[in-house]
Parts: sequence; structure tokens; C-alpha cells
Amino acid sequence: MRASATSASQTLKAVLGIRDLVYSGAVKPGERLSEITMCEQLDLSRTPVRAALARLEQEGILETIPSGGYAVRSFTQGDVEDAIELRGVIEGTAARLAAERGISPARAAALSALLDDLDAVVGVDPAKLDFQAYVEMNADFHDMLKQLAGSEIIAREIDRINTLPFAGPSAFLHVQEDYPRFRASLLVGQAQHRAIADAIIGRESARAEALAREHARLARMNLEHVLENRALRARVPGLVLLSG
Amino acid sequence: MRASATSASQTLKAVLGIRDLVYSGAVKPGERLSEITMCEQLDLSRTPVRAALARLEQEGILETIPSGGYAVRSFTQGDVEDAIELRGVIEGTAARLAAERGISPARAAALSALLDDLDAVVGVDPAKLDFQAYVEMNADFHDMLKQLAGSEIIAREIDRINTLPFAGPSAFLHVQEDYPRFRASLLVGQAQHRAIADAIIGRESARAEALAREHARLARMNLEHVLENRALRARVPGLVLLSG
DNA sequence: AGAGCCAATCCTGTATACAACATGCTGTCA
DNA sequence: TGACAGCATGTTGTATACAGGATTGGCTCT
Repeated sequence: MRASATSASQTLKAVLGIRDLVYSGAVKPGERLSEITMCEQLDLSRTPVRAALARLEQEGILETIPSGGYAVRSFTQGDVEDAIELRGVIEGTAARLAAERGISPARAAALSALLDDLDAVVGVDPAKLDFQAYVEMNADFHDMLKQLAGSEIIAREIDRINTLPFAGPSAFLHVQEDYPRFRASLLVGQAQHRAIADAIIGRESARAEALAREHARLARMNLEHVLENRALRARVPGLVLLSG
Repeated sequence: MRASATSASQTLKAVLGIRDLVYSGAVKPGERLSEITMCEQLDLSRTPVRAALARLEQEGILETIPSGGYAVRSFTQGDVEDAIELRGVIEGTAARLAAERGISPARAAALSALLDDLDAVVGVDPAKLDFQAYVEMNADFHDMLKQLAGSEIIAREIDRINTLPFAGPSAFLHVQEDYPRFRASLLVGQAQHRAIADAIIGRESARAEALAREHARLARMNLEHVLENRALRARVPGLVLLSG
């Protein structure tokens, strides 16, 4: 084995390394990813690099080249919008099924507790809002939502769509930090969180689904604002994959 | 290179071979898939087998074992129901977006033509129904539906959910061939096809979505009937993965 | 000067050797 | 007789060698 400080799996190292190369913009959309080049840059042998490339292709950020090998996939604004829409649809299905099937009192309590915590973070004076905490708790909420339907199939699908770097529920949060106009939308988002939870607990399935869909539209609104402002664009890592 | 008659990619051969081993029931759910065993059975080296295993794990029919390697994944009836539900939801989204965005006259014409052809097959005397033709044209319809939204993201997601062998729109068709009770549902299904197309062309997006979802419920009905009858079960290849 | 052909080079797909790890068995000791 | 330790074995993860094919550059011929 080659000299390496860490003991982590070489394949994992390759996945993370290549993902970083892509998201950092070191390789541009459409550009070919040579295995050997990757090996040199990451100081790995071809086998784990190869495994990582195959996996990242399944993940959706790479595509195969007809003549063999892989290239960085490029996305249009429409692709990003569709991915966000689809996340809303699938999260909406999770919410609907959770409402129809009912959730355990323990989970309902955990959900309420999380929402209280989120309220405490969002309701405070905007000047000293703990953004990091908000981002984490927002991720927690969407994680809970994913699991509330009690369906491995659906949870997996949500995970999958969220691997697209611009589709996940946290993708556009960073841009909200310094822009008061965006920060106001945190309040709207939190109100939607509460309404979704209320609908699920009250077994109002259609309401839960519609709300979860609408909640995803917040990300789309943010996307449009970000695209109007080149400075902001660099803050959303996945947007380097945008070609249009 | 080892002696082999065909010139197809070894990796592809491995994917098809292992998939067959799983669907034919040669390896049971939960059972471990040893790389070397696969190599011997398929007469391939470890590299393509390894690539195939990784791919089939992404596809969802295998799962990784904590200590390394892969095992055949096992599904519950609930998993199958959720997968069908999810297909309905995503196809429904495709139908809705197609209606909202509008489809080209050429595509509308192709859709109508396909529906006419389907009518000709389904409307005939049930005794001499060309089942093979029906299966193919049903697949064509769902293929068209997938593309009508004009979204690569959504098309890909539909493809993905359909790789689960029991989730696709053709999964339960074979059982309908010899069972009059099921054959009647072909008429219902075709009526739904027409209604979906009508809604899309008429830009009635909510109707299109609801209909596409309901259309997937036909598969779920068939599933329930199949599970009540052990003899039928063997006709649906993917159901060997059912544990419950 | 331009176009076409040939060759060199690079690249991927495949095979196999090697190393670390987990597992299960057997033999011995208490 | 039971339990533990050590070993043998089988397995995966990794590295690398080899072969076929695509691509690119240069050279030659028109």
C-alpha cells in the first residue's frame, strides 16, 4: 500500500477528492476527467479512483463519454429548477404518507421540540441570529420529514435527489446569511415548517403535501435571486456546474 | 484476456449475469454475493464483476455488508407498494409539467397515434388479443410520458425508479395474460392512458397529475392479487426479492 | 497550401498479484 | 469438559501490468 497518513478507505478519499475538484471549479463542466490525472492529483492508484468515478456518475455529477471515461456534467437553470421541484414533490409525498399513516407520539414530540428550537433561533433579533445553528436545524427538520413516512424506498429517493448539490434543502441557505431580504424568508420557511408538522400530526395529508411542495419553492426563489447576482453565485457550491 | 465468444463489454456481461442470478432466484435475498463465486459462475475476472456489483448496489437490488462485500437486498410488500406509489408520483409530475409547459404538435400527434394503436389492440376480441404488442406499446406510452415534460432530471428519476424490477409499468403485465379478471383492467388502463393524454394536451395539469397517479394504482391492485396466489407470483421476476 | 494518411501517444478496460482484515476452526490448557 | 488462543483460510480492498482502441499530431503527397 502506498504511504498515506489517514487510514480512511482509499475509495472514500477518491470520492471526496474528486467531488471537491468538481465543486471547487478546478475542473469545468464538460471537461474530461482522466483517471491518471486524478490519480496524480489525489495520490491514489487507479482502482479506487475508478470506483469513485463510477459512483459519482450514479450520483449525477459526472457523465460517461461515448468513447469511454467520464466528464463533468453540466446543468441548465431548468435542470436546477426541475431538481428542486422534484425534491418538493418527493418530500411532499413523504409528508402526505406520514399524515396518512400517522406518526408515533414520540416522533410527534421530537418534531414539536425541533420546531420550538427553530423558533427560538429564528425569532430572535435578526442581528444576532445564529446562522450555523439554523442551517443545522433546518437540515434536521428535513431529515425528520424524510423518515416520517416510515419508508426506506422514499427516504432513499430523497437522499438521492439531495446528492445533486443544488437540490438539497440547505443548498441556498448560505446566501441568506448576509442579505436581509433573504433572511426575511427564513420566517416564511419556519412558518411552513410548522404548518407541515401540524398537517402531518393532524393527518391532513393533502395539506401536508401541498405545503411541502410550496416549501421547496423557497429554494427556487432563492435560486432566481442568486442568478441575478454574480457575486452571490459563488456562494452556492453546486452552481459551478451551471452552464447556461 | 480470457476466452469468450461474445465481444460485448465484460462489465456489461457481469451486470446482466448477476442481475439474472438474482432475478432467477439462484441467490436468495439476504444471501452474500462473493466476488470470486461470481467470477467462476460467469467466467469473468474480478474487475468487471466488482464494477457490476457496485452498479447493482446503486440500482437498488444489492446492499453493502458492513464487513465488506454485497448481499441481495430483500424487500417487503410495503416497499413494493411504496415504489409503485413513487413511480405514480413522479410520472404524475412528468404529466403535470408536460401539461403546464405544453407539448409540441408533433409530439401530441405521436401520442394520439400511439393511443389509437393501443385502442386497436385492446378493443379487439379478448380471445385473440396480441399480448406482446400490448406490452410493448404500453411501455412506449410510459416512455413518451417520461419524455413529455422535457426534463432530463425527471426522465432520469423515472428511469431510476423503474430499475426496481417490481416498480416499472410493465412489471405486472405478464400475469394479466391468462386471467380474464386482470385483462378487464387493460381496458381501464387504456382509458386512463387516453385521459392522461387528453389532460396534457388540454393543459389540465392537476388532472394529468392525478390521473397518472391513479394509473399507477392499477399496478398495486395487480400486486395484491398476485400475492394472494402463489402460482402467479413466479411470473413477476422481481418478486423473488420479496421477503415478507 | 491544404488535405489526407500514418504513426506515436495517451487512455480506458481488463486481468491478476499482493496485502490487510474478518472469520471460523482446532488444539491445548485450566 | 469448557473456554481461550492461535492459526489457517477465505474475502475484500488496493496496486499494477497488459492489451486494444481512440485521438492527435506531424508528415507527405497533390
